[in-house]
Amino acid sequence: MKPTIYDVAKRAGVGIGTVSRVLNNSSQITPETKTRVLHAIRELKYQPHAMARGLARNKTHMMAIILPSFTGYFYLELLRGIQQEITKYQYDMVLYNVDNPDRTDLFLQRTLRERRVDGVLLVSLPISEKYKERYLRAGFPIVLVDNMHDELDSVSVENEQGAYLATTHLIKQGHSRVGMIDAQLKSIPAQIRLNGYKKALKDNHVPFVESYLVISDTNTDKDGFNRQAGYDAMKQMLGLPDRPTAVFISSDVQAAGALRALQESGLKTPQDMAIVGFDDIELAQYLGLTTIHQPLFEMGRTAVEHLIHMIGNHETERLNRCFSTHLVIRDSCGAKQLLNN
Amino acid sequence: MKPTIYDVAKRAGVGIGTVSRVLNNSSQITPETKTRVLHAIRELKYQPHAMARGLARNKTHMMAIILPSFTGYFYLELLRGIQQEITKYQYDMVLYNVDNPDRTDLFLQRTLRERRVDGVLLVSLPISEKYKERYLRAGFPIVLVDNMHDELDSVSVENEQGAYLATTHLIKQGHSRVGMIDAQLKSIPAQIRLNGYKKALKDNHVPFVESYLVISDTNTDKDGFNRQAGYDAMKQMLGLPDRPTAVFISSDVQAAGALRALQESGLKTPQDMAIVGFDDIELAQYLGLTTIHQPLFEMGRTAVEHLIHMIGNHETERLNRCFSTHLVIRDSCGAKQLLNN
DNA sequence: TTGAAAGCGCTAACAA
DNA sequence: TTGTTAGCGCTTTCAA
Repeated sequence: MKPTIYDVAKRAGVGIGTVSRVLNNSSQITPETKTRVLHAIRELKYQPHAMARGLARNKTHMMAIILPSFTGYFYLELLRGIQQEITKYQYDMVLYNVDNPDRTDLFLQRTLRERRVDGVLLVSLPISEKYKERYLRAGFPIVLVDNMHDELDSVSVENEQGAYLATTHLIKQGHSRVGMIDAQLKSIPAQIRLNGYKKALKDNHVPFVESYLVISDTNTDKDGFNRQAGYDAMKQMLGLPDRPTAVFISSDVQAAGALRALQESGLKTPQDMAIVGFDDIELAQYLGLTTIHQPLFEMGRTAVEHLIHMIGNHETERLNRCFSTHLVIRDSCGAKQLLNN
Repeated sequence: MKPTIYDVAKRAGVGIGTVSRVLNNSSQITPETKTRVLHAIRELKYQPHAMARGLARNKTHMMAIILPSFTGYFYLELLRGIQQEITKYQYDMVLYNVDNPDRTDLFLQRTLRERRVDGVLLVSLPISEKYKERYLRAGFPIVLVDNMHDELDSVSVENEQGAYLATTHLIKQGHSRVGMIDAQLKSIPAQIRLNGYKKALKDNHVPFVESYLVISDTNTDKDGFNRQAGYDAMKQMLGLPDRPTAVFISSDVQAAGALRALQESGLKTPQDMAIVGFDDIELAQYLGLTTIHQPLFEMGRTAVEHLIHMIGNHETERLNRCFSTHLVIRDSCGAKQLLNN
């Protein structure tokens, strides 16, 4: 059997309380006894039982990351940041994958009741009024990522500004028929990006054409932020009379599919169709995609840092951090033209 | 405060033992009392405390996934499979990211001693003799993924056969100067893939040229399986006198970097340099990369399934599953030529 | 079939 | 400064 705190105590000739104190390097302990205990620990290769500890302190040293299909490239970048920060604080991460956003509550319920984790990072997923209340009432730490909420802590990005930048860039390249491929509007970021697109059109006196807005995954239960959806949307866009000569696409993964569709149709980017994506995930570099950069790594780090803070001090000021975006120019729109400006 | 098993018992007018039995739907309980208890549970919105349960049963219902920089695209595919199967069995996954393979033991030690998880999936990482012994002695469930071991359970892929297929394909396209870009040889798969490459050259009477083998990340502490490393390696390859006209690259991510290097040098693929990668991750589709497919999703699923099995029955037959690979032809080598054969 | 009670391995309050 | 003890919330004997 594995050694317990009793074995260590016996070996060191002290009480278990003392061992516990050494373990949590609390209060004043004679350096001498401390060394004795440390010795015993080493000899027995003792390591505290995580569950027992968790039960006794009512802290697990784990946090839940709840996200939709974390296997998308987008979340990967975010996870890098989360991962780095979490390691720093010696926390462990439990991943929960939510297939259907409508079932988010189920996971929120579990994490709240099971008490397997000390806090929750809810990524790109909606939280219902009901669970917002429950979390608030329980004082259970939760931070929203890639999402906003009036009464909860959050880390997000200026989606409207980003979409505005993207659309403006396309117009500045001389395009007057500028379309948009957006994801499902039940996604808040998708909604806001649409606003930014419309605003940019307006400010530049380019008319908004209804048919130039194509929503991905219209007839499926997916959210639209995937490659196939982008592919399909571009196919549809290409079939339009007087089709756009430039398109702002609400995510890089969708843009990847769209580029493929263009390629299959024998169209060149940006000559025949200019593209600006959103996210600036690693893939965008591979594809030479002009896109809107959002600091995913930094967002992940910030979210974890704040969550840890909330777990520590129960009274924390609310954080509603909103990172700004910037345009990254690559091949799919405006590389050379911009240089000539 | 959250309701405990005592609250439920009181509410239902039974002892806590009975509630516990209902929770674990064990033994014979009067349907009537069972309903009463179930009712009380629902009314109080009771849910067992995961830590308390874990402590009492000495089972956590969690498994550790230990992997190197899980934020690479390769692991993403694997995680998809792991994720799917894990959900099926109602397990949770705790992710551990190992930056430096040499520190793998630290994580193995923690998981073994802390008992936070019921089993371990060790992905693409080496296990030392010492820890192999400890795990075996403790009877602690562990399954290696993308790795093999004589005395431990594993799920892997036929790396030699895959490399052989890739190299043979290049030769069959008429190339006689066929190079290889490999990852660091401390990686077992990298070693084996090199063997497959050499074997294919030999069987096809193509001489092995020392300088045509470029090892990625030679002067860094990384493992070579990354984009930058592939980029650098291709740059080096291009500087060779009588440079190869075709290259087998040990992973798709490296190939992505290599393609970029070719592009920057104004070289066309496959005309100026044919490429075959390895892994067939999603990225390969985006890039039109000819590559060797390994069933990552299926491997993840299989590994989890077996681990769960081991956790359940302590005496399980050892599993050393080795999946076979196949060639996927895309643009970077052999698309048209093959059709003309 | 069910209830009572003894742990699981730890932390923390209380004494000494 | 240190030891003792009472929980933390559950499972699981052991009796009844």
